[in-house]
Amino acid sequence: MATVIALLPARSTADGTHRRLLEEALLRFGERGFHGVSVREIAEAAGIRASSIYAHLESKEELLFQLMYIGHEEHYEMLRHALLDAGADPFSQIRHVVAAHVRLHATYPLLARVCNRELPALSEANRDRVLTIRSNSEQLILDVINRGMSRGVFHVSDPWLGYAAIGSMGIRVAEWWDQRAYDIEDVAETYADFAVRLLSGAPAT
Amino acid sequence: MATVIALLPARSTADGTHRRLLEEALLRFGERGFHGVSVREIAEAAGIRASSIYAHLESKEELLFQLMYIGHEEHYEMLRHALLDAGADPFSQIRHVVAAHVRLHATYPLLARVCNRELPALSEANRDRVLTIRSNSEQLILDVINRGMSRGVFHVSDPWLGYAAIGSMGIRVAEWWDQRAYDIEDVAETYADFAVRLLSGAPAT
DNA sequence: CGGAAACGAACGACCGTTAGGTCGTCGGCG
DNA sequence: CGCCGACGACCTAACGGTCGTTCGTTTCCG
Repeated sequence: MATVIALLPARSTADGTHRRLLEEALLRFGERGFHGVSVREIAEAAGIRASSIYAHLESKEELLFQLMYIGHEEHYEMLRHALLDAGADPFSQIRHVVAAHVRLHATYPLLARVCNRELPALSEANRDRVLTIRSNSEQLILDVINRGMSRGVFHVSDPWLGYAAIGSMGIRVAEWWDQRAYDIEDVAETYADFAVRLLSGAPAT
Repeated sequence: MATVIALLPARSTADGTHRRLLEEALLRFGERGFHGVSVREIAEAAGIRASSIYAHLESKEELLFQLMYIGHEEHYEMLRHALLDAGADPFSQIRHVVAAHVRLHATYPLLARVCNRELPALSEANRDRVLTIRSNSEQLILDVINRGMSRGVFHVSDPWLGYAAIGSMGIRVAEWWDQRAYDIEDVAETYADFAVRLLSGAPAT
Protein backbone atom coordinates (compact mmCIF):
# COMPACT_ATOMS: atom_id res chain seq x y z
CA MET A 1 0.00 0.00 0.00
CA ALA A 2 1.27 3.39 -1.01
CA THR A 3 -0.76 5.39 1.47
CA VAL A 4 1.22 6.05 4.61
CA ILE A 5 -1.50 7.84 6.52
CA ALA A 6 -5.09 6.74 6.75
CA LEU A 7 -7.36 8.06 4.05
CA LEU A 8 -10.36 8.00 6.33
CA PRO A 9 -10.76 8.84 10.02
CA ALA A 10 -11.04 5.89 12.41
CA ARG A 11 -14.58 7.13 12.95
CA SER A 12 -15.64 5.29 9.83
CA THR A 13 -16.88 1.91 11.02
CA ALA A 14 -17.07 0.54 7.51
CA ASP A 15 -14.85 -2.47 6.95
CA GLY A 16 -13.91 -4.90 4.22
CA THR A 17 -15.25 -4.13 0.79
CA HIS A 18 -17.42 -1.32 2.05
CA ARG A 19 -14.41 0.51 3.43
CA ARG A 20 -12.39 -0.23 0.33
CA LEU A 21 -15.14 1.34 -1.75
CA LEU A 22 -15.19 4.45 0.41
CA GLU A 23 -11.43 4.81 0.09
CA GLU A 24 -11.25 4.29 -3.64
CA ALA A 25 -14.18 6.65 -4.15
CA LEU A 26 -12.53 9.24 -1.94
CA LEU A 27 -9.28 9.10 -3.89
CA ARG A 28 -11.15 9.78 -7.11
CA PHE A 29 -13.86 12.19 -5.94
CA GLY A 30 -11.10 14.21 -4.31
CA GLU A 31 -9.24 14.57 -7.59
CA ARG A 32 -11.91 14.75 -10.26
CA GLY A 33 -15.16 15.35 -8.42
CA PHE A 34 -18.28 13.27 -7.90
CA HIS A 35 -19.55 13.67 -11.46
CA GLY A 36 -16.12 13.05 -12.94
CA VAL A 37 -15.87 9.51 -11.60
CA SER A 38 -17.99 6.53 -12.61
CA VAL A 39 -19.34 3.76 -10.44
CA ARG A 40 -17.52 1.27 -12.64
CA GLU A 41 -14.17 2.92 -12.02
CA ILE A 42 -14.62 2.89 -8.26
CA ALA A 43 -15.82 -0.69 -8.22
CA GLU A 44 -12.98 -1.96 -10.33
CA ALA A 45 -10.42 -0.07 -8.25
CA ALA A 46 -11.87 -1.92 -5.25
CA GLY A 47 -11.55 -5.23 -7.09
CA ILE A 48 -15.20 -5.94 -7.79
CA ARG A 49 -17.69 -5.41 -10.62
CA ALA A 50 -19.88 -2.32 -10.72
CA SER A 51 -23.04 -4.25 -10.00
CA SER A 52 -21.59 -5.66 -6.80
CA ILE A 53 -21.43 -2.19 -5.30
CA TYR A 54 -25.16 -2.37 -4.71
CA ALA A 55 -24.74 -5.16 -2.17
CA HIS A 56 -23.09 -2.52 0.05
CA LEU A 57 -24.68 0.77 -0.92
CA GLU A 58 -27.98 1.78 -2.38
CA SER A 59 -26.62 4.36 -4.79
CA LYS A 60 -23.59 6.29 -5.95
CA GLU A 61 -24.83 9.28 -4.02
CA GLU A 62 -24.79 7.30 -0.79
CA LEU A 63 -21.07 6.77 -1.30
CA LEU A 64 -20.61 10.52 -1.49
CA PHE A 65 -22.91 11.15 1.43
CA GLN A 66 -21.13 8.71 3.73
CA LEU A 67 -17.80 10.35 2.92
CA MET A 68 -19.13 13.83 3.50
CA TYR A 69 -20.90 12.85 6.69
CA ILE A 70 -17.78 11.22 8.12
CA GLY A 71 -15.72 14.25 7.15
CA HIS A 72 -18.04 16.75 8.73
CA GLU A 73 -18.44 14.67 11.87
CA GLU A 74 -14.71 14.27 12.27
CA HIS A 75 -14.18 17.99 11.77
CA TYR A 76 -16.74 18.98 14.34
CA GLU A 77 -15.42 16.47 16.86
CA MET A 78 -11.87 17.74 16.42
CA LEU A 79 -12.99 21.31 17.00
CA ARG A 80 -15.05 20.32 20.02
CA HIS A 81 -12.23 18.41 21.67
CA ALA A 82 -9.78 21.18 20.89
CA LEU A 83 -12.03 23.64 22.66
CA LEU A 84 -12.40 21.35 25.66
CA ASP A 85 -8.61 21.15 25.92
CA ALA A 86 -8.17 24.88 25.72
CA GLY A 87 -9.38 26.12 29.08
CA ALA A 88 -11.11 29.46 29.50
CA ASP A 89 -8.67 31.86 27.89
CA PRO A 90 -9.98 33.19 24.55
CA PHE A 91 -6.48 33.24 23.08
CA SER A 92 -5.89 29.64 24.04
CA GLN A 93 -9.32 28.72 22.74
CA ILE A 94 -8.87 30.25 19.31
CA ARG A 95 -5.35 28.82 19.03
CA HIS A 96 -6.53 25.30 19.87
CA VAL A 97 -9.52 25.49 17.58
CA VAL A 98 -7.61 26.90 14.61
CA ALA A 99 -4.83 24.36 15.04
CA ALA A 100 -7.39 21.54 15.06
CA HIS A 101 -9.08 23.01 12.00
CA VAL A 102 -5.76 23.08 10.14
CA ARG A 103 -4.80 19.60 11.32
CA LEU A 104 -8.05 18.14 10.00
CA HIS A 105 -7.51 19.68 6.57
CA ALA A 106 -3.90 18.51 6.36
CA THR A 107 -4.59 15.04 7.72
CA TYR A 108 -7.54 14.30 5.46
CA PRO A 109 -7.06 16.64 2.50
CA LEU A 110 -9.04 14.55 0.04
CA LEU A 111 -11.93 14.16 2.44
CA ALA A 112 -11.88 17.89 3.13
CA ARG A 113 -11.93 18.73 -0.57
CA VAL A 114 -14.88 16.47 -1.18
CA CYS A 115 -16.72 17.96 1.80
CA ASN A 116 -16.17 21.47 0.52
CA ARG A 117 -16.89 20.93 -3.16
CA GLU A 118 -19.66 18.40 -3.53
CA LEU A 119 -22.51 19.79 -1.50
CA PRO A 120 -24.61 20.45 -4.64
CA ALA A 121 -24.27 16.80 -5.68
CA LEU A 122 -26.17 15.63 -2.58
CA SER A 123 -29.92 15.22 -2.40
CA GLU A 124 -31.61 17.89 -0.36
CA ALA A 125 -32.17 15.57 2.60
CA ASN A 126 -28.54 14.48 2.74
CA ARG A 127 -27.32 18.02 2.18
CA ASP A 128 -29.36 19.15 5.15
CA ARG A 129 -27.85 16.49 7.39
CA VAL A 130 -24.37 17.66 6.45
CA LEU A 131 -25.21 21.34 6.78
CA THR A 132 -26.51 20.74 10.30
CA ILE A 133 -23.09 19.56 11.41
CA ARG A 134 -21.45 22.39 9.54
CA SER A 135 -23.53 25.00 11.31
CA ASN A 136 -22.58 23.48 14.65
CA SER A 137 -18.92 23.97 13.77
CA GLU A 138 -19.58 27.51 12.65
CA GLN A 139 -21.34 28.28 15.89
CA LEU A 140 -18.52 26.82 17.94
CA ILE A 141 -15.99 29.14 16.34
CA LEU A 142 -18.30 32.13 16.42
CA ASP A 143 -18.86 31.54 20.14
CA VAL A 144 -15.14 31.71 20.78
CA ILE A 145 -14.83 34.92 18.79
CA ASN A 146 -17.85 36.57 20.38
CA ARG A 147 -16.72 35.65 23.87
CA GLY A 148 -13.31 37.15 23.17
CA MET A 149 -14.98 40.28 21.87
CA SER A 150 -17.17 40.72 24.91
CA ARG A 151 -14.14 40.27 27.17
CA GLY A 152 -12.44 43.01 25.21
CA VAL A 153 -9.49 40.92 24.02
CA PHE A 154 -10.64 40.47 20.43
CA HIS A 155 -11.52 43.42 18.20
CA VAL A 156 -13.03 42.90 14.79
CA SER A 157 -15.51 45.07 12.93
CA ASP A 158 -17.67 42.03 12.21
CA PRO A 159 -17.37 38.71 14.04
CA TRP A 160 -18.78 36.67 11.21
CA LEU A 161 -16.19 38.07 8.79
CA GLY A 162 -13.51 37.11 11.30
CA TYR A 163 -14.93 33.61 11.40
CA ALA A 164 -15.10 33.46 7.60
CA ALA A 165 -11.51 34.63 7.16
CA ILE A 166 -10.08 32.23 9.74
CA GLY A 167 -12.15 29.35 8.50
CA SER A 168 -11.10 30.01 4.92
CA MET A 169 -7.41 29.94 5.72
CA GLY A 170 -7.72 26.45 7.10
CA ILE A 171 -10.04 25.06 4.47
CA ARG A 172 -7.61 25.91 1.72
CA VAL A 173 -4.82 23.95 3.43
CA ALA A 174 -6.46 20.85 1.99
CA GLU A 175 -5.71 22.18 -1.50
CA TRP A 176 -1.97 22.60 -1.12
CA TRP A 177 -0.72 20.75 1.92
CA ASP A 178 0.04 17.44 0.24
CA GLN A 179 2.04 19.16 -2.49
CA ARG A 180 4.33 21.16 -0.25
CA ALA A 181 7.02 20.34 2.23
CA TYR A 182 5.47 21.81 5.35
CA ASP A 183 5.13 20.07 8.68
CA ILE A 184 1.50 19.92 9.83
CA GLU A 185 2.29 21.24 13.27
CA ASP A 186 4.26 24.18 11.90
CA VAL A 187 1.35 25.18 9.73
CA ALA A 188 -1.13 24.70 12.57
CA GLU A 189 1.01 26.89 14.86
CA THR A 190 1.52 29.58 12.25
CA TYR A 191 -2.15 29.71 11.35
CA ALA A 192 -3.05 29.90 15.04
CA ASP A 193 -0.72 32.90 15.25
CA PHE A 194 -2.40 34.40 12.23
CA ALA A 195 -5.83 33.95 13.77
CA VAL A 196 -4.78 35.58 17.01
CA ARG A 197 -3.27 38.51 15.16
CA LEU A 198 -6.31 38.84 12.94
CA LEU A 199 -8.71 38.93 15.90
CA SER A 200 -6.72 40.90 18.43
CA GLY A 201 -4.78 43.43 16.35
CA ALA A 202 -5.25 47.07 17.13
CA PRO A 203 -8.28 48.46 15.32
CA ALA A 204 -6.90 49.49 11.94
CA THR A 205 -7.32 52.92 10.40
CA MET B 1 -32.75 39.69 -17.69
CA ALA B 2 -32.50 38.73 -14.07
CA THR B 3 -28.78 39.32 -13.71
CA VAL B 4 -28.07 42.77 -12.40
CA ILE B 5 -24.31 42.59 -12.56
CA ALA B 6 -22.33 41.17 -15.45
CA LEU B 7 -21.58 37.50 -15.24
CA LEU B 8 -18.36 37.91 -17.18
CA PRO B 9 -15.68 40.62 -17.12
CA ALA B 10 -15.73 43.09 -20.02
CA ARG B 11 -12.41 41.48 -20.93
CA SER B 12 -14.32 38.73 -22.69
CA THR B 13 -14.61 39.82 -26.31
CA ALA B 14 -17.05 37.05 -27.15
CA ASP B 15 -20.39 38.34 -28.38
CA GLY B 16 -23.71 37.01 -29.58
CA THR B 17 -24.23 33.30 -29.27
CA HIS B 18 -20.64 32.67 -28.22
CA ARG B 19 -21.02 34.99 -25.25
CA ARG B 20 -24.40 33.56 -24.43
CA LEU B 21 -22.86 30.09 -24.34
CA LEU B 22 -20.08 31.24 -22.02
CA GLU B 23 -22.60 32.79 -19.67
CA GLU B 24 -24.98 29.86 -19.58
CA ALA B 25 -22.07 27.47 -19.12
CA LEU B 26 -20.68 29.61 -16.32
CA LEU B 27 -23.99 29.65 -14.48
CA ARG B 28 -24.09 25.86 -14.53
CA PHE B 29 -20.41 24.99 -14.12
CA GLY B 30 -20.38 27.34 -11.14
CA GLU B 31 -23.19 25.44 -9.47
CA ARG B 32 -22.72 21.82 -10.43
CA GLY B 33 -19.24 21.59 -11.90
CA PHE B 34 -17.92 20.88 -15.39
CA HIS B 35 -18.75 17.18 -15.32
CA GLY B 36 -22.17 17.80 -13.82
CA VAL B 37 -23.43 19.78 -16.79
CA SER B 38 -24.05 18.47 -20.30
CA VAL B 39 -23.41 20.20 -23.60
CA ARG B 40 -27.07 19.78 -24.44
CA GLU B 41 -28.17 21.62 -21.33
CA ILE B 42 -25.88 24.56 -22.02
CA ALA B 43 -26.89 24.74 -25.66
CA GLU B 44 -30.58 24.65 -24.94
CA ALA B 45 -30.24 27.31 -22.24
CA ALA B 46 -28.61 29.46 -24.91
CA GLY B 47 -31.49 28.77 -27.27
CA ILE B 48 -29.74 26.50 -29.78
CA ARG B 49 -29.27 22.77 -30.35
CA ALA B 50 -26.29 20.98 -28.90
CA SER B 51 -24.67 20.38 -32.26
CA SER B 52 -24.70 24.09 -33.07
CA ILE B 53 -22.26 24.72 -30.25
CA TYR B 54 -19.53 23.34 -32.45
CA ALA B 55 -19.90 26.25 -34.86
CA HIS B 56 -18.50 28.41 -32.04
CA LEU B 57 -16.24 26.11 -30.06
CA GLU B 58 -14.30 23.03 -30.82
CA SER B 59 -15.16 21.14 -27.66
CA LYS B 60 -16.86 21.29 -24.28
CA GLU B 61 -13.46 21.66 -22.68
CA GLU B 62 -12.79 24.81 -24.68
CA LEU B 63 -15.83 26.37 -23.06
CA LEU B 64 -14.32 25.66 -19.66
CA PHE B 65 -10.89 26.81 -20.71
CA GLN B 66 -12.13 30.14 -22.06
CA LEU B 67 -13.97 30.80 -18.82
CA MET B 68 -10.98 29.88 -16.69
CA TYR B 69 -8.58 31.88 -18.82
CA ILE B 70 -10.75 34.98 -18.69
CA GLY B 71 -11.12 34.59 -14.93
CA HIS B 72 -7.42 34.21 -14.27
CA GLU B 73 -6.52 37.08 -16.59
CA GLU B 74 -9.04 39.39 -14.96
CA HIS B 75 -7.78 38.44 -11.51
CA TYR B 76 -4.16 39.09 -12.37
CA GLU B 77 -4.98 42.41 -14.03
CA MET B 78 -6.97 43.55 -11.02
CA LEU B 79 -4.07 42.73 -8.70
CA ARG B 80 -1.57 44.42 -11.00
CA HIS B 81 -3.57 47.63 -11.28
CA ALA B 82 -4.23 47.64 -7.55
CA LEU B 83 -0.51 47.45 -6.91
CA LEU B 84 0.18 50.26 -9.37
CA ASP B 85 -2.34 52.43 -7.55
CA ALA B 86 -0.83 51.71 -4.15
CA GLY B 87 2.41 53.67 -4.16
CA ALA B 88 5.51 52.44 -2.36
CA ASP B 89 4.21 51.82 1.15
CA PRO B 90 3.98 48.09 1.95
CA PHE B 91 0.85 48.63 4.04
CA SER B 92 -0.85 50.48 1.23
CA GLN B 93 0.30 47.84 -1.21
CA ILE B 94 -1.08 44.88 0.71
CA ARG B 95 -4.31 46.74 1.42
CA HIS B 96 -4.87 47.58 -2.22
CA VAL B 97 -3.99 44.10 -3.42
CA VAL B 98 -6.16 42.29 -0.87
CA ALA B 99 -9.09 44.60 -1.55
CA ALA B 100 -8.79 43.90 -5.29
CA HIS B 101 -8.52 40.17 -4.59
CA VAL B 102 -11.73 40.29 -2.56
CA ARG B 103 -13.53 42.48 -5.08
CA LEU B 104 -12.77 40.03 -7.87
CA HIS B 105 -14.18 37.12 -5.91
CA ALA B 106 -17.33 39.01 -4.91
CA THR B 107 -17.92 40.53 -8.34
CA TYR B 108 -17.52 37.28 -10.29
CA PRO B 109 -18.22 34.57 -7.73
CA LEU B 110 -19.27 31.94 -10.25
CA LEU B 111 -16.23 32.57 -12.40
CA ALA B 112 -13.99 32.40 -9.35
CA ARG B 113 -15.51 29.10 -8.24
CA VAL B 114 -15.00 27.56 -11.64
CA CYS B 115 -11.40 28.82 -11.73
CA ASN B 116 -10.66 27.30 -8.34
CA ARG B 117 -12.43 23.98 -8.77
CA GLU B 118 -12.06 22.80 -12.32
CA LEU B 119 -8.31 22.76 -12.93
CA PRO B 120 -8.24 18.93 -13.14
CA ALA B 121 -10.88 19.00 -15.88
CA LEU B 122 -8.55 20.87 -18.23
CA SER B 123 -6.14 19.22 -20.62
CA GLU B 124 -2.54 19.51 -19.55
CA ALA B 125 -1.75 22.20 -22.12
CA ASN B 126 -4.68 24.37 -21.10
CA ARG B 127 -4.03 23.78 -17.43
CA ASP B 128 -0.47 25.00 -17.92
CA ARG B 129 -1.64 28.20 -19.59
CA VAL B 130 -3.91 28.91 -16.63
CA LEU B 131 -1.28 28.00 -14.06
CA THR B 132 1.17 30.41 -15.65
CA ILE B 133 -1.15 33.31 -14.94
CA ARG B 134 -1.80 31.99 -11.48
CA SER B 135 1.87 31.86 -10.61
CA ASN B 136 2.24 35.47 -11.76
CA SER B 137 -0.46 36.47 -9.30
CA GLU B 138 1.19 34.44 -6.56
CA GLN B 139 4.52 36.12 -7.23
CA LEU B 140 2.95 39.56 -7.18
CA ILE B 141 1.56 39.03 -3.69
CA LEU B 142 4.70 37.30 -2.43
CA ASP B 143 6.78 40.25 -3.66
CA VAL B 144 4.69 42.64 -1.61
CA ILE B 145 5.05 40.46 1.49
CA ASN B 146 8.78 39.91 1.06
CA ARG B 147 9.41 43.59 0.50
CA GLY B 148 7.49 44.43 3.65
CA MET B 149 9.52 41.83 5.53
CA SER B 150 12.86 43.16 4.38
CA ARG B 151 11.79 46.70 5.34
CA GLY B 152 10.99 45.35 8.78
CA VAL B 153 7.29 46.28 8.75
CA PHE B 154 5.92 42.80 8.19
CA HIS B 155 6.80 39.87 10.43
CA VAL B 156 5.73 36.36 9.57
CA SER B 157 7.50 33.10 10.29
CA ASP B 158 7.03 32.02 6.68
CA PRO B 159 6.14 34.42 3.85
CA TRP B 160 4.53 31.74 1.72
CA LEU B 161 2.20 30.76 4.56
CA GLY B 162 1.25 34.41 4.89
CA TYR B 163 0.49 34.50 1.20
CA ALA B 164 -1.50 31.26 1.43
CA ALA B 165 -3.56 32.47 4.38
CA ILE B 166 -4.36 35.86 2.84
CA GLY B 167 -5.11 34.38 -0.55
CA SER B 168 -7.40 31.77 0.99
CA MET B 169 -9.48 34.34 2.81
CA GLY B 170 -10.31 36.07 -0.44
CA ILE B 171 -10.86 32.97 -2.52
CA ARG B 172 -13.55 31.72 -0.19
CA VAL B 173 -15.49 34.96 -0.53
CA ALA B 174 -16.75 33.56 -3.83
CA GLU B 175 -18.45 30.76 -1.91
CA TRP B 176 -20.56 32.87 0.41
CA TRP B 177 -20.73 36.44 -0.81
CA ASP B 178 -23.81 36.09 -2.98
CA GLN B 179 -25.75 34.45 -0.15
CA ARG B 180 -25.07 37.10 2.48
CA ALA B 181 -25.98 40.70 2.93
CA TYR B 182 -22.52 42.24 2.95
CA ASP B 183 -21.38 45.22 0.93
CA ILE B 184 -18.40 44.37 -1.25
CA GLU B 185 -16.43 47.37 -0.13
CA ASP B 186 -16.99 46.63 3.55
CA VAL B 187 -15.68 43.12 3.07
CA ALA B 188 -12.73 44.35 1.02
CA GLU B 189 -11.82 46.89 3.72
CA THR B 190 -12.21 44.39 6.55
CA TYR B 191 -10.14 41.76 4.80
CA ALA B 192 -7.47 44.36 4.03
CA ASP B 193 -7.40 45.09 7.78
CA PHE B 194 -7.12 41.38 8.49
CA ALA B 195 -4.20 41.03 6.08
CA VAL B 196 -2.35 43.94 7.63
CA ARG B 197 -2.87 42.55 11.11
CA LEU B 198 -1.85 39.09 10.00
CA LEU B 199 1.40 40.32 8.46
CA SER B 200 2.42 43.03 10.86
CA GLY B 201 1.33 41.73 14.27
CA ALA B 202 3.94 41.40 16.94
CA PRO B 203 5.73 38.05 16.76
CA ALA B 204 3.49 35.71 18.75
CA THR B 205 4.42 33.36 21.57
C1' DC C 1 -28.17 -25.29 4.19
C1' DG C 2 -28.92 -20.34 4.45
C1' DG C 3 -27.40 -15.95 3.40
C1' DA C 4 -24.22 -12.58 2.09
C1' DA C 5 -21.29 -11.22 -1.66
C1' DA C 6 -20.02 -11.54 -5.89
C1' DC C 7 -20.96 -12.26 -10.91
C1' DG C 8 -22.38 -11.42 -16.24
C1' DA C 9 -25.78 -9.45 -18.94
C1' DA C 10 -28.65 -6.11 -19.92
C1' DC C 11 -31.73 -1.96 -19.27
C1' DG C 12 -32.98 2.76 -20.92
C1' DA C 13 -31.04 7.11 -20.71
C1' DC C 14 -27.76 10.21 -21.79
C1' DC C 15 -22.98 11.54 -23.17
C1' DG C 16 -19.81 14.50 -26.48
C1' DT C 17 -19.36 14.82 -31.06
C1' DT C 18 -19.90 14.44 -36.29
C1' DA C 19 -22.22 14.41 -40.81
C1' DG C 20 -24.90 16.51 -43.97
C1' DG C 21 -28.25 19.76 -45.23
C1' DT C 22 -30.97 24.36 -45.18
C1' DC C 23 -31.28 29.06 -44.78
C1' DG C 24 -30.16 33.99 -44.88
C1' DT C 25 -26.59 37.46 -45.54
C1' DC C 26 -23.14 39.83 -47.87
C1' DG C 27 -19.12 41.07 -51.00
C1' DG C 28 -17.72 41.03 -55.69
C1' DC C 29 -18.53 41.20 -60.45
C1' DG C 30 -20.72 41.48 -65.04
C1' DC D 1 -28.48 46.99 -60.53
C1' DG D 2 -28.95 42.39 -60.13
C1' DC D 3 -27.07 38.02 -59.77
C1' DC D 4 -24.03 34.50 -57.66
C1' DG D 5 -21.12 32.03 -54.88
C1' DA D 6 -19.19 31.59 -50.37
C1' DC D 7 -19.87 31.46 -45.72
C1' DG D 8 -21.48 31.34 -41.14
C1' DA D 9 -25.16 29.83 -38.12
C1' DC D 10 -28.24 26.83 -37.36
C1' DC D 11 -30.87 22.49 -37.99
C1' DT D 12 -32.05 17.10 -37.70
C1' DA D 13 -30.25 12.70 -37.32
C1' DA D 14 -27.28 9.69 -35.78
C1' DC D 15 -22.79 7.77 -34.15
C1' DG D 16 -20.33 4.86 -30.69
C1' DG D 17 -19.78 4.94 -26.13
C1' DT D 18 -20.70 5.34 -21.12
C1' DC D 19 -23.78 6.22 -17.44
C1' DG D 20 -26.21 4.42 -12.91
C1' DT D 21 -28.81 0.72 -11.90
C1' DT D 22 -31.51 -3.92 -11.96
C1' DC D 23 -31.98 -8.75 -12.64
C1' DG D 24 -31.25 -13.51 -12.00
C1' DT D 25 -27.63 -16.59 -11.00
C1' DT D 26 -23.51 -18.51 -8.92
C1' DT D 27 -20.08 -18.90 -5.43
C1' DC D 28 -18.49 -19.49 -0.98
C1' DC D 29 -18.32 -19.41 3.92
C1' DG D 30 -20.29 -20.30 8.48
